[in-house]
Amino acid sequence: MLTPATEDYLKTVYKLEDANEVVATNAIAERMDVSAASVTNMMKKLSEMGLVEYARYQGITLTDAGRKIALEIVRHHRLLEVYLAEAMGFGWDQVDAEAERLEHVISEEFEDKMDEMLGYPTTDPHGSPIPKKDGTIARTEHEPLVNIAPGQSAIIRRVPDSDPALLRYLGELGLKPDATVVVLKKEPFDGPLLLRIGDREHHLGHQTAHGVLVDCLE
Amino acid sequence: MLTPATEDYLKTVYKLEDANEVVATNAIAERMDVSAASVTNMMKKLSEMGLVEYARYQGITLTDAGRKIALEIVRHHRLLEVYLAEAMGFGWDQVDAEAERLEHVISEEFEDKMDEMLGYPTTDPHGSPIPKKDGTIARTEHEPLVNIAPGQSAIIRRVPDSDPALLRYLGELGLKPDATVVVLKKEPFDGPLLLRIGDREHHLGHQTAHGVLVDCLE
DNA sequence: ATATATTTTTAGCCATGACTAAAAAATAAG
DNA sequence: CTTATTTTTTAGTCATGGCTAAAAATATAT
Repeated sequence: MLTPATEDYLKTVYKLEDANEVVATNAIAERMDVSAASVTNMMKKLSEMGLVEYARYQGITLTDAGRKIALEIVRHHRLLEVYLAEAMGFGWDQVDAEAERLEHVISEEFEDKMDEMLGYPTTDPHGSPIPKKDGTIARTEHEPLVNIAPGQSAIIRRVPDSDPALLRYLGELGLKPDATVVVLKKEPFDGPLLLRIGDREHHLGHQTAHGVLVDCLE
Repeated sequence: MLTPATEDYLKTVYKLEDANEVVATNAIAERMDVSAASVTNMMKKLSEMGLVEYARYQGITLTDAGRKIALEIVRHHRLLEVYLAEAMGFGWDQVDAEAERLEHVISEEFEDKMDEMLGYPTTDPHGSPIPKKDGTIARTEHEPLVNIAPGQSAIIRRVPDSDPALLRYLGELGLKPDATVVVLKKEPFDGPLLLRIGDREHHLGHQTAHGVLVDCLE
């Protein structure tokens, strides 16, 4: 068994790779809130274990073995989020923090029981895809809400998952997966978007609208 | 927050105290499967933290603060066992191992949600009392099944909780909390007991019968 | 009461996973 | 193309929580 620390590093590398960002020492350090030196340390170890491809100063890549483990943890995390929300009544702003700790300690049996009880869900409460048991994950190609042209409608597919205050805000606005929004206006110079959500109108900041992923309705 | 290791030591000290055993360094070491030296180490630390009373070679006692923490962990553990069994369908032989890891990472909110969903249970699936939130625990005074005289009946109240194979065996025999048994015969020299459980008869080893706690029916 | 055995502690070591400060490499700027 | 800046790595430290082997204290037997 791997340590929680090891699993967390692999998960972070996976998330950076997935976001098409360069997986640099500093990037990992920032996301995990540890020093760059600690990251270098761990990358050496993970490299020896065959879980990442690592040559000094060259950036980091997951090996297939490493990706498999990362996806297992991501699967735990997202299944737990659905379980906590659906089966236990936690708010979607609370599930990330709770899942963060539980993901490292649940058994495979616990994972399977949740999956079954929930009817084999494919996304977590924030719209992130849940990896399959075989280590595959659905490739999603959604657009940032900020890219939608005024006048067009879109369906919310995915929102940032780890900031509870932001999630409460989005929840109040009705900006949840499967909701439909109409972009009424876009202020220039990275200004806010005016949206119609249901029968209400709201101004959403550019930055926030960048983190909300949607499918545009033609 | 305390580390899982710290919590485990406190829990073990609590269990030894509760079983009226002398809380000796070796006893802790055996139960936790660590070296005696490791125990001495940890006891020094816990003593400095004010969680145990400890003077070298004198045995260990929990302070009120230490007992409170131990009971919190025991509460987590036993609530989790009920939850895993009732809400998720785990077998009573599986819940101990799973709860063992989860008990250190669940939030107070998780604890409360379980408690509420389960209708505020007072015992775990093996009959062990669940400590209250205020750090109190019901004092139970059950008798070992092995002490019951032939001809008398008794109600099973509590069984040993951590050996899965034993639990499966007891489960097959119907030796679960609230079941009624009749002691038909007791072989001498710590021999087996002949029991009637429902409409079946079974011979139960002396050692096992010592670990099963009951209330005698007058 | 003294010798023997057991228990407990001390001393010293190791791996994990953090950290800071300084050195080295890569990148950007003049 | 050389200097300045940023990024990354190295070197050395620390706390946690294990370990073994040897010493010390306690308990048991003769």
